[in-house]
Amino acid sequence: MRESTALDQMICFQLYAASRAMTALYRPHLDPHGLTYPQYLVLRVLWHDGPTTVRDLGRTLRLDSGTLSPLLKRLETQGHIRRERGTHDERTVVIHPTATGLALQQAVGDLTQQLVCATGLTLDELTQLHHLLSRARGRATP
Amino acid sequence: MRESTALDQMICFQLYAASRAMTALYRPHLDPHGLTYPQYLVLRVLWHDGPTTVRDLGRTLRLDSGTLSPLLKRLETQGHIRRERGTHDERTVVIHPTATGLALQQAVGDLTQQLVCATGLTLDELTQLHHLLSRARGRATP
DNA sequence: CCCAACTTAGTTGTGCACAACCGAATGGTG
DNA sequence: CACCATTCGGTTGTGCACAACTAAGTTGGG
Repeated sequence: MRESTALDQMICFQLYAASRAMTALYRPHLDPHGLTYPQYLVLRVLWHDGPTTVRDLGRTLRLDSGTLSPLLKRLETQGHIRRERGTHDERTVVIHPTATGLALQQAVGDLTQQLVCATGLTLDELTQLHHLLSRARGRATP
Repeated sequence: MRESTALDQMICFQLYAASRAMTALYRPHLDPHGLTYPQYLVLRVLWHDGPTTVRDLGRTLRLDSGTLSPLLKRLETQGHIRRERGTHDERTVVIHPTATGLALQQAVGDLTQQLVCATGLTLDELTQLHHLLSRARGRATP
C-alpha cells in the first residue's frame, strides 16, 4: 500500500493546487468587471435561479454567513444586488439581482471555451473529472 | 455544445467545493496539533526533503512569499521550524524543521486510510483523478 | 570596476473561508 | 398564552491567497 499513501496525499494537494489554478484562469476575465470568483459564483446562482435567500445561496455554494455576508455587502455596494427582508419570515433576507447585476451576464460572456482550451482536456475527460469530483465530495459533504 | 457549457462551469465549481471539502476532512486531524492544512503541506515538504529555501517551498506548493512569509512566521513561533540565512547566497532563507517539527510527523500519523475511506473512491478511481487533475493543471500552470 | 537588471524574501492591503458567538424571529409544546 | 429550542443573518477574529510594492543581495555587460 505504499503507492496509495503517496497517491492520496498527492490527490489532496492536486485538488488544492488545481482549484487555485482554475480561479487564477478566471481572474483575468472577471477582474475587468470588478468581480472575484466567489462573487461570480453568487451571481451565477442569481442569473440562473432569480432572487434567492442567503440561506439557499449558502446551501448551493456551501458557504456560511460568515463568508457570504461581507461578500454580499460588497456586491450591494457595487450595485449588482439588492437585499430585501423576507415577507412571511422576517429572519430571511432575499438577494435580488439588479439590472446592472443581470447585465453582467452578457458582459462577462461565456468563459467556457477559453477555459476548456486552457486545460487541454477533452470533453470526455471533463465528464470523467466531473464524475470523480462529485463522488469524492459525495461522502465528504452528504 | 450546451452540455459542455454547463459542464465546464460545474467542473470549476466542483474543484472549488471539493478542495474545500478535502481541507475540511483534514481539519479535525490537524487541529489537535495546532496545524492548518497549508502549514501541514509545508511540513510535509520539510519531512520529505529536509531543509528547504523559501523559494523552493513556493515553487513546490505554488505559493508566493506573500502567503509563505507569515505562514512560516507562525510555524516558527510554534517552534516547528527555524530560519537560517543562506551561506553562499544571502538573499535566500533556508527553512529547517526543528526536533518538535520532525516529531509532528509521527504525532499526526498517517491520514491516508481515513481520507480514502471518507471519499469512498477506489484506488483505481483515485489514480484516474490524480491523472486528470495533473493534466488539467498542466497547461494552466506550465 | 561599476552599474543596471534581476532575484529573493518580506510587507501592505483586499478578499475569501471558517469557527465561535450574538440577537431577532419563528414555531412547537405545555 | 408563556416558554424554549431552533433557525436565520450578521459580527468578530484568525489564517490563508494574491497583487503590488520594497529593500537587500547577486550577476552580467560595458
